[in-house]
Amino acid sequence: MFMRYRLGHKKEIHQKIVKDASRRVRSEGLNGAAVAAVMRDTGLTHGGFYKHFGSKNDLLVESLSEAFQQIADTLAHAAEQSPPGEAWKAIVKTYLRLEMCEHPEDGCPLAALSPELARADKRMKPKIVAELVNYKNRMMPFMPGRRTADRERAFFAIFSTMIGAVEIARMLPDPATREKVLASARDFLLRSF
Amino acid sequence: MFMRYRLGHKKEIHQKIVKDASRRVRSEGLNGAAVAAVMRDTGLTHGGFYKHFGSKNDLLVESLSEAFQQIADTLAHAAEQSPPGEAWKAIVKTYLRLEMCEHPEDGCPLAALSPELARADKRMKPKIVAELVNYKNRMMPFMPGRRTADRERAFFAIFSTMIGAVEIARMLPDPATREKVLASARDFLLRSF
DNA sequence: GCCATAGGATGATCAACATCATCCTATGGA
DNA sequence: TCCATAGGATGATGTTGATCATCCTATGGC
Repeated sequence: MFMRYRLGHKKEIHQKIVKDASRRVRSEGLNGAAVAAVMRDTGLTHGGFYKHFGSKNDLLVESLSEAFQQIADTLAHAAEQSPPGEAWKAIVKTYLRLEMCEHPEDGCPLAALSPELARADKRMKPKIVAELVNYKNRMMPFMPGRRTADRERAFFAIFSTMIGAVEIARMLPDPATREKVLASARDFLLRSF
Repeated sequence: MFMRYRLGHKKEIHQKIVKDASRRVRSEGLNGAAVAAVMRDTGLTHGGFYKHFGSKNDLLVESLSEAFQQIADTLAHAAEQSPPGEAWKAIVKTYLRLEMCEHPEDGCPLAALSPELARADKRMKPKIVAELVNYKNRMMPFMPGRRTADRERAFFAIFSTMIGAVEIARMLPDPATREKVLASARDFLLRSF
């Protein structure tokens, strides 16, 4: 069999496109990830795109999945550094760092895209919901509360607050004000459970 | 002086376009409010648009202002029905009603658009921030806490939670699940201040 | 060194939009 | 009744972006 590139090369490129799209989608929004722009990020031209993806939607779905996995990893890692009862606090502190707020491209897709995801195409909706459920399931073990139902309520309350806080902060022009919003949410959450 | 229409007619149309755009922007997102679509909502065709607005951006700014004013009115009204110390509770209950969650076009522009607003054009940014500040100032008197700084922290914490909860709920496909998210946030807030 | 081909580049097509020039018409005042 | 005109309609233009057909070329195996 003939092959111009070594085995796995195509998969690597595919993954690089997904990663670049994942960052772009978070920093620029769902329609910020134009095919040509993403391909340029990757160092290619727009034409080759359909050698890697069946449609732009496929890329979108994959890039969202990538984003969810990334912060879930980050947060789980932080949680695992802490004693079991304190894991949720590590998550709150990590999520609400000014650094994370300043870099949506590395942050949580929910804080960057929730309303757009809520309005997403019927096609994408089930995949998005699946990602969200998976995210929740990965965070649940770290949430405070004895019974599962308690931890689920805690997940919704804590993540609602964190997402809203980051979004409000990101609308504000000055880092000091942004930090004030993040601190309000942090203090509120840390003294409420 | 000649005039084909009675005085004030143009202003009425202008306002109707703004109101239609305001609903469309909240339900479909910032680029959901295409000029032709908004004009169709209003019962006109796209061509006349520039007789009413200098640019699409002008419409966007006005429609956001309209949206902020609308929920601020709704929430202030609810707050004023309650005894002073309880006003913030009325706001929480009003904001987190399933009804409001199901109808983004009548809801809070922050819950519908925050991330898009954060990424908005430099041109619009100052106006958006001004609207946000004004919104906060209108809500501040109802917030719990003795000192101004306390009420400001309460505003950030409460609105962060409410915005995030509505956004998460709106991503979910089933009303019962949505209500569970809203209830989690409601219970959390009502027992936390 | 040769060549078949996978991966990528170029350029075309089609659709959605914003913007604007131009045309049309119903109406308020004489 | 008549007409000047404000408000609205039609249609053109330019741009951006998705998708795809076609062409190009560097390379791994011989």
